[in-house]
Amino acid sequence: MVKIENSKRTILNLAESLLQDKGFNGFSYAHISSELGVKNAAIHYHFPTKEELGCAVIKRYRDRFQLWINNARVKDLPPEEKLDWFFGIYTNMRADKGKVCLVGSMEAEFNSIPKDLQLEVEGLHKELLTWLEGTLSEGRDTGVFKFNGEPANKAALILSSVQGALQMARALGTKKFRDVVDQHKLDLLA
Amino acid sequence: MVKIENSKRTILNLAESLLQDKGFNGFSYAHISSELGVKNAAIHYHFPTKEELGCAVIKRYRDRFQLWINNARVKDLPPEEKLDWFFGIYTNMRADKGKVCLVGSMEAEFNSIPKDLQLEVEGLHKELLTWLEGTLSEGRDTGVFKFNGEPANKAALILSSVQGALQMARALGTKKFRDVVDQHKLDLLA
DNA sequence: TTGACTACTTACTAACTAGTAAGTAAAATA
DNA sequence: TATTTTACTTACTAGTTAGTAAGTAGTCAA
Repeated sequence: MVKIENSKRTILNLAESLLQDKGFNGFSYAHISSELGVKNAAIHYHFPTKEELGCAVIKRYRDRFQLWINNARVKDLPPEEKLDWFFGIYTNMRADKGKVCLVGSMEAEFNSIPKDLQLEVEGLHKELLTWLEGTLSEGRDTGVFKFNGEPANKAALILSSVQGALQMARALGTKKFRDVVDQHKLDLLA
Repeated sequence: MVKIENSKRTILNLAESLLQDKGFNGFSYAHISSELGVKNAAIHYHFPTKEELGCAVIKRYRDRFQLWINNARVKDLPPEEKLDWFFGIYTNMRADKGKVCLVGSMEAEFNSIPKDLQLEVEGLHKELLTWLEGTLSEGRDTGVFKFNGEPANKAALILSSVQGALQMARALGTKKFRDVVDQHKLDLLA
């Protein structure tokens, strides 16, 4: 009998990676089990349904994001560096085999994923937006960022853009992603 | 025997709609055939493989876009109205049962779609970018648009953003999409 | 040492997938 | 009218999918 080390965590890591690579409809329990050298029933033992597995991936990411933004290493950063940290998350995804963000991946297939998963994605997306809005607001107050209109709308613009840019980079290359990030900085700091 | 009216066109219409709704991995020949009241082999008669069907959808869209932008009704518009026309395409998608753009849908699943389809998507994406870049460039030259940096980069930012915003709107509602479009105008026209 | 518990395997199901080969009805063409 | 072509149906295949029930090996606690 093959034993998976840190089974739940290992499965979640693989599922997260597959979600970002192929999307919810593009991966199967067989992908995970064969990669780990076990039978698909072993995965079902830990996550009975694909819906539960998907939800667990997003839930874990939400928790992780909350830990990050509440950690002093991010919290105490000036707004400019906070934004750089944020862009860095997406830059790392792009560098990691051309992955896209979970939110974008799942929203592209939104109408063919389970209801509970949709709700998790909605929750995550709101949390990302809220943090970014706060950071933009803070940055404009301190005079680092310059933009017109509501911080919430600028946050939606920037977030939707990096989400789209990761996808764009798959067809047009990494440079396009960097160009978008640089343009955002140019727009904000000019 | 049931006859499909304008069979090729009707199938392409349905396939395009399904691609924008559920993604390439989210729809099947059964979805199309049952909707049309025929057998799945009838669809295979017109489009032997799913790859060919997908490619045909994108090809048709590319042709359509070229026709649009070369038509006087768009070509002769001032840059500001050209941009409004462009945003209008995406606004209509959102209004049409929350569809997302073909490019975003396929790029989110890019690593699990056939090679030829990837190339079609790449072609379409480049054409969209090129047109938008030209429009932004023209608008800045005539003093209507204001932005720093290269028009190509600003075009990539805007396109990736509307692509992402259509996906975002699925989880967070249509208002979010409108907010993003309005913010773009605010950024460009301010 | 026994018994319970955890983490798996074996073996299966029912549904769905893209795709094919052979047959047929109706329409177009000669 | 006869023949060919077009657009389908019938009937099927082999592979994949999520999911399940029953069995088993190793671990741990009483």
